[in-house]
Order: sequence, then structure tokens, then C-alpha cells
Amino acid sequence: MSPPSLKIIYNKLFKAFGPQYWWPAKNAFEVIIGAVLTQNTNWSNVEKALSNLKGEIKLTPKALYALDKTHLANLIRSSGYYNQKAERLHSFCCALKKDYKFNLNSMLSSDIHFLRKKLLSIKGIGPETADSIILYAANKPIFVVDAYTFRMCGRLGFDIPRDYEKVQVLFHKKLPNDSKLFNEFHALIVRLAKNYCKKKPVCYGCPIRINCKYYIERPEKIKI
DNA sequence: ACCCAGGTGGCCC
DNA sequence: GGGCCACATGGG
Repeated sequence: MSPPSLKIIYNKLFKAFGPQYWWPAKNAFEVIIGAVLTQNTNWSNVEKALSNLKGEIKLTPKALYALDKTHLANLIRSSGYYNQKAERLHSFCCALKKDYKFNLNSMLSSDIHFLRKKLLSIKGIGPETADSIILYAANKPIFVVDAYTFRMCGRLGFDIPRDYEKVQVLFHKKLPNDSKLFNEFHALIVRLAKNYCKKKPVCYGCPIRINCKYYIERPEKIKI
């Protein structure tokens, strides 16, 4: 049995859940901060950290840069890994200051491939965080792969390794190069994961009928 | 008392 | 290039 097409999966998810209005932030810089804070972390913990941060400073690159790192770490404590994340937010601001004089718009309006390389060169920004920034802060078409994407692909029976770039190439190959579609699709996959397929082997009511047993029998491929 | 969450970098082989 | 580990909180 071959896995269904990605376009069909997208249509089913959209029909079931509707538009997701991502990213949950009110400007590009907030997207970036959220993207770093949510690394391997529950979003509700990130919201508390963001709210603390907003209570302390105006959310601009310059103001964040000026914040003492220990103080910053304390403010974002609820998001976990707070020392690392304070360091990561600071290094992003350093790069922005150094290469763009704190002008975020200038950075985000650069060429998509150049922007990705620039972001990946910043310590603490890996492929998923970089792509989230490109898609949700810069509004440029790139597909964001995450743990849920691997899980979904595994459970649907896609014959592909758990490899960020390879899965991304698959999505780019099978879908139109449309930032609006990439935006909704990634958000819908997160939505799907929050509603279904956590622990139960069969997810009743799941709009794309994921059956985890299918994957468990093929451990050499994408792990759940 | 576990287990998990919208990852990343460092170190080892 | 893959396999492990540290990083840490809050909710189920």
C-alpha cells in the first residue's frame, strides 16, 4: 500500500481544521524570539516567557541586545534551557547588529538562500528554527520540518529516512512553491499532533486516518 | 514518579 | 555521517 499524496493530506487537514493563522505573534521579531524559545519546548511555557519579556522591555532587537544575559535568562526561565536560550537570543541580536545595524527588515528581505545560510551561521539556530524564521517572519516559501512531520510521515508509511533536508526536499518536490500553503501545512501538522496521535496506536477520528502500527513494523525508517 | 514538548551543538567513534 | 548527551521548565 503506497502512502497518500501530500497534497491530499494537506486538503484533508485543511478541511478538518481550517486556517490556523500562524505564527502566533504580532511581528517578525516576536516570531524569531518564539522560534528560539520553543525549541524542544511546549508552547504554553514559551507564552509565559514572552509575556515576562514584554513586561520588562519593548521587544526590539536593540532592547533585547542591551539586556543583561543573566537577567534575560531569568525572564525566560519558564521556557526551559533558559541559559542556552538567553545566549542564543543574544547571539542573534549580535549578528543583526554586526551585519544589519539592528535592521531586521533588511536582513529578512535578503535572498532566501542567502538568508538561510546567514541564519544557520548563528549559533543556536538550526534548520528548523531558520526555516520557521524564513517562512513565518520573512514570508518566503520554505517548508518547516519538525518532530511532528517525521512522526506523521512515518505513520503514513513514507519510505524516507529521519533526515531534515531529505524530508524537506520531498515536500518541496510534491507541493507547489507557495508560502501560504507551506505556512498552513506546517501549522496543520502541529494542530494534528495536538489533537491526535500521541500514544494510542490507532487514532480514532483522525482526519488522515493515521495508524501507528504501520510504522512500528518498519523500524529502519522514520521513527515515531 | 514518570513522560513529553513546534531543537541544537558538542563530542565520540 | 550516525549515536549519544546536556540543556530545564511545566503540564499530563
